[in-house]
Amino acid sequence: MQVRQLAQLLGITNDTVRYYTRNGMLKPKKSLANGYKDYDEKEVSRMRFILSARSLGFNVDEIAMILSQTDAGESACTTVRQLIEKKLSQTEKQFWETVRLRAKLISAISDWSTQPNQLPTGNQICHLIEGTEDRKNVKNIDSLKDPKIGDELIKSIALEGINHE
Amino acid sequence: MQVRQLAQLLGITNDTVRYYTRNGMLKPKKSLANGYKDYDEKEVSRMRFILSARSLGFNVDEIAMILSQTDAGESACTTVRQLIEKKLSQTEKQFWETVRLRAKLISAISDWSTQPNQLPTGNQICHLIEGTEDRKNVKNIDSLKDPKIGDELIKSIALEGINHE
DNA sequence: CTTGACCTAGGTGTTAGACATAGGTTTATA
DNA sequence: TATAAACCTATGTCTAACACCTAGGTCAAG
Repeated sequence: MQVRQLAQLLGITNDTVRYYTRNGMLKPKKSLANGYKDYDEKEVSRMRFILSARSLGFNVDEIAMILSQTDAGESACTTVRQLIEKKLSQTEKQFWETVRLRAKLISAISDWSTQPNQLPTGNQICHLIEGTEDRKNVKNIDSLKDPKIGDELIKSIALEGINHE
Repeated sequence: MQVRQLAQLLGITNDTVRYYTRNGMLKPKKSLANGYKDYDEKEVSRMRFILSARSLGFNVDEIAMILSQTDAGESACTTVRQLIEKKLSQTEKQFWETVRLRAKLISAISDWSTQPNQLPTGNQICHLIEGTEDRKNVKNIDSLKDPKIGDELIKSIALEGINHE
């Protein structure tokens, strides 16, 4: 199975396959005759694993770690569990970053619409955007970061996704 | 005012100041004697504006656009409004990406805990992660992406941040 | 006069590939 | 059989927003 066939099978680009071949996470044997790479079923499932893990937010180094452990016959159990926990807390942070950003943007827009007919100068734009930093409603957004409130809210969202059968 | 002083004043690194100087978004006059950069109040507020806009999620090119417009004496009004709207829709997407990722991670962990004592092989890990792709609760998460539901939920979150005084 | 703290311009590294380039191979067609 | 199309190879460069490093110039203190 050549590069393009593997790529088509999994719906990715040739370059992605070559990328993981280049960095050693895929190890096809060279087909003797012409130097073309030859991927077998094992490589296919490796590539599939890589894609799944990437979609879970793991980066290439982390995935390489898991692969090299299982290649060495060791259990990657602990590693994977740690990675998942780390990733979860990162995701939590990003969730709140996104919520905060959205609130700032909305607040910027609403400011804007309260003075619609004045062409703003550079200074006014500057003030508009800077202003979102320390207005009171932004403080309230910060209060959303309160661990307890945050935890409840995020749980309810996640549960909606997981338990609602 | 030299690089380090500006950087300290705004709580950023010298390299950040140099970065924006290099790409022309800050334009200090060289102090004649030694070639050291000399930043005045105007540069300080430019740098402050850049930081604020970055924290709103605008990228450097977008900020450069705004700055060059206001430098030319034009109103950046339309530009800024468009940018904010674009950024809002991006933020929405990222929000749901994060929610989806979190649900996948949680589901991966719960799978894990139902078979705690078995040392998993590489294949089992592979299956664990791949499995999150097409289980039914993931379908339910996708249903969360329904525009209407999503809109309500995101509004309620944003409003909690903005209106709760 | 030397040490240390500062500055300069310029170069490289980071992620996860995407894109390009130069050249070799295979297949289809004229 | 000649050649063009479609494929492959290895290698290099590009992305964003800086962080880090180098080599060399400057300045104040001891």
